[in-house]
Amino acid sequence: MNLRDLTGQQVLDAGDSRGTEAERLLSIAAVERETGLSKDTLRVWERRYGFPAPSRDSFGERVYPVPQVERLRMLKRLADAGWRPGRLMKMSPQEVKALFDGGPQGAPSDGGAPAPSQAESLDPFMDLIRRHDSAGLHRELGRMLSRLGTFRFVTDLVAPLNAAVGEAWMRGRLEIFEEHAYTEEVQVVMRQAISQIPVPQSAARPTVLLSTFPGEPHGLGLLMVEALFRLEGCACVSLGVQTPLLDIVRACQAHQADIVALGFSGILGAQQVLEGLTDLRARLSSGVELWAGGSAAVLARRPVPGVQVVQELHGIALEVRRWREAGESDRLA
Amino acid sequence: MNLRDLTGQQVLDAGDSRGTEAERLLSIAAVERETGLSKDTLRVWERRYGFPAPSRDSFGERVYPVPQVERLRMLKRLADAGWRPGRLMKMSPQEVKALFDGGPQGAPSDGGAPAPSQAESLDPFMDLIRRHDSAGLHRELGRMLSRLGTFRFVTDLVAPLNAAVGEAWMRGRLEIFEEHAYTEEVQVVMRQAISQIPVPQSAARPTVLLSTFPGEPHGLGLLMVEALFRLEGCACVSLGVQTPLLDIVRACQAHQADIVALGFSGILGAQQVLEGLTDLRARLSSGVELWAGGSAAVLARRPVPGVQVVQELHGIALEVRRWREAGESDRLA
DNA sequence: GACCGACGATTGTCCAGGACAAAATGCCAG
DNA sequence: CTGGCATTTTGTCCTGGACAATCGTCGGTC
Repeated sequence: MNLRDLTGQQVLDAGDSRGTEAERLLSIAAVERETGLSKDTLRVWERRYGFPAPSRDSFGERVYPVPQVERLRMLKRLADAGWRPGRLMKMSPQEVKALFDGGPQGAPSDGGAPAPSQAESLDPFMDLIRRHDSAGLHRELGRMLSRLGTFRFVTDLVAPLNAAVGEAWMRGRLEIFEEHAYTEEVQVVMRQAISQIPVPQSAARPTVLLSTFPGEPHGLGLLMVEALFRLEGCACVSLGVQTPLLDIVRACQAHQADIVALGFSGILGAQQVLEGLTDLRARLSSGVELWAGGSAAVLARRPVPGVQVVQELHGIALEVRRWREAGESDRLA
Repeated sequence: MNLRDLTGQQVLDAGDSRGTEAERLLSIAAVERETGLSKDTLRVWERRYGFPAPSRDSFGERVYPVPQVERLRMLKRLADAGWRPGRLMKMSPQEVKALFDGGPQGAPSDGGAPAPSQAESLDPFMDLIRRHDSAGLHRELGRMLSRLGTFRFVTDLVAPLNAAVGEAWMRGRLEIFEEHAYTEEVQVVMRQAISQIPVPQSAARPTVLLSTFPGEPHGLGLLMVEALFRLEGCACVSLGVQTPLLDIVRACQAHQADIVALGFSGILGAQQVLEGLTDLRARLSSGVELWAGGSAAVLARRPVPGVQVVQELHGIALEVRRWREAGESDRLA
């Protein structure tokens, strides 16, 4: 183990009993874990823009104060949202903060705001999240599941709530841990909902394989889609998130899937999504359909040949019906 | 991200339809993800020992053939177990392989082997995994849950099965997608088991916060631990996997947790684990206990001051009892 | 023979500064 | 506005050097 950050911290803590939080220092590796910015990126930002500006410990190695790490987190999120680091670095901390807190329209080059939707009905849930009332959130979600039924629970509550939480997180109005705790509770209730759906006949068709590409850690969408497929009487095999492309192909063969359904949250780059889909389409048997959905904007903009884009959750039922009718005519032919 | 790994693969795959598996090349970033060895370590091993010996693509960047990556995985695993890289590098590939496959006693300086366990009882489950019978696996797991009860289901079935699957995967006897599908099914049954545990009294103590460090994607252990804590009547708040350190601290304050429990699968480097635990310990209020568990070998070798290592799942009940007794005497004082 | 402190070898991480492909942006013709 | 081309921006990779932390060994003392 290395004692560098310890020495810094402990000496300061011992000598100074007030700013314990603010004066703690982090090594470059710790900042990498904390912010998601690679060591290379941290060093190159420092070289190019003069920020971050870590001091050095007695061994000449970078040590970052917590406030700089906080700012780096903001910058990372804004950069992920489409802002360019060079532009952000020229702005004053106040401007960045303002952008972060209340940035009116997402990215600078982005279209308008997505849709205000009926956000007021989500407020009680957002309040529970902000008050860290996990038990209460669980209870209310369960109640809504019973009241609305699985289908409307997914389409009318979870989907917009997800969008609202994602939005709030981007704007810095939710901490990371609050988003994590929310995701966990929704996942629990979603899985409960899925397990309540009657198991279809054996050899139900179509058989659907669910996953996401590597680098895409968002799995809630997958659960929502799984629920809707099951409601349509499909057999589902979920691989969870982040399955390598070649393993998706192998899994598809092993499980004799009819449809491969992938979720995209917008974390992955446009190019990656398109190339991955094209590549996967080429490797899958032509008898297997490839469906893509999620909030990633690329899907709507650039259709990939042979890939079915399902934008709306309601589209799933329609597309399954289409598949069944097409399959029937194939079988007759 | 970069497309180098993709381009490399695609060009080769397109031009060469036979050795598709053996001739695939990975970028250094892909190898880092695949093996858990940092880019720095990969380069310094190459410089010092002459292995790995990647070739270069047309941009002069390292590209690693799959067999070398397989060997690197073995070496990483052995290094984590206490073998020194310099020694391993001098051995022939056969010797390393023998050590890896049948390594009788863990590390050279280690004590005896852990425990062969009753692996034969796991065979039916391994068969279901290998036959891609998700439904059957689900059914059998559910049956065992009913038969054994939650506690023994977790300790006597899921824990050893997990170890067996991890082992088989490391040894290349399971595909990644098979491991993914297994994880998904177990997760479903585990969550079902957890939801069946009666909710404790409101304001139950201790309150336990569960998560893993960034870079540690393995969440099954967390679920197992959550089940056992709940069985002891603890209140649990799970943040899922990969929570940044500073957010763990904030979540701990927000939820007024008494215990922070972290899971480690051995994917993270020893140094990262120790540094992270030390750092987290320093940032958490001294009234909060920090528990660490999982299959990572470091935990046993190197105790961290102020961190409770819980190696055995059975230890959880004991430690909870200890916490309650200690708390009582504190409250009396 | 068992324990222990000192010393040399090993090992992972960090550093600087250069290079370049991929992505984003700006520009201009249709 | 739409689609192609030049120009910036940006993240990752490169080389080769350095060094603290750790491991293994050896000689000495109880």
